[in-house]
Amino acid sequence: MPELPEVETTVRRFRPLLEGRRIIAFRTRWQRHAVPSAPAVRRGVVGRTVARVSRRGKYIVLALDDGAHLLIHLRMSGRLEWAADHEKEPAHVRTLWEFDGGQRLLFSDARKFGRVVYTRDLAATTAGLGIEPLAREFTADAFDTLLRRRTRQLKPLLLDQSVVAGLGNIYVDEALFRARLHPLTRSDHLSAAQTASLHEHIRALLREAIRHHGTTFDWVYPSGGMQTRLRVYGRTGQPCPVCHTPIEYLRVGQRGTHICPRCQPANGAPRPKRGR
DNA sequence: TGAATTGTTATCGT
DNA sequence: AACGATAACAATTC
Repeated sequence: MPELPEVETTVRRFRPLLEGRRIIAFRTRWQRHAVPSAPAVRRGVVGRTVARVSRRGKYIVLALDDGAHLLIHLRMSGRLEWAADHEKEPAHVRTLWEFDGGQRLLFSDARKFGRVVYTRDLAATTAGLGIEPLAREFTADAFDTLLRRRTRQLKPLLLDQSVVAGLGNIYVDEALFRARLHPLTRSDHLSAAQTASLHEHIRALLREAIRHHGTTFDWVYPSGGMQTRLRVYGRTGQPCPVCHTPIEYLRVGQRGTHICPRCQPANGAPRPKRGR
């Protein structure tokens, strides 16, 4: 479940390995990985040099030396590995690139949900993505406007990549907890102070997670350190670090959701009647 | 064995 | 028509 911090960590790891290297072969063993098609991706990338590695939302973006781009989305179970050609392959390698010098970029993806997208028009391909939460343009005012002109529940709204690009289930739960907001609260029902708080917590949380190289939960994404700093995600039944109330698990828009019922009271919900 | 997992997209309703 | 809510889907793990 790589989200923005895990993707950013991956980008930082692979930037020095890939930049300036020439791709001499592209192969995929799972045709659906390649968009628009495996032959199209191969024609586009073979012979090209990787000019620059960056990130947009949860996409890893390889800028090629001819102005085209290759986007890699890890989805649920994708991870990248770097291997010299004599090393044995990790499991579930679906797609790989060979570079001059005999080294390879391996795209391992147990669930096969990942994507490798070749495009000559990066702007058009990423047009559907929302604002970058760590960019300068993501100001408290911009976020306030964005929340206020929608009428959706906070959690599904924050998970929507066309609104804010890069947040996933883990960091949405954590950001809402830190801002003391219930995930079902309608986005247009927040006060200016609440939107400002959520804005600040999202940015601080993502920066903290990047600093700790992301969150590691299973075999998918190793070597992160953020999992010990999460306060609600994956902690169902354990005491809230703030008030010691047991963390509750609920479903919001088909997503597993973790909250502290005391720190994150339902906003606008009818208060339980006091006896007598 | 089937429930759980998640981001994206298709579909339906308002 | 545009938006919001919901379902379906990809495939594997435990």
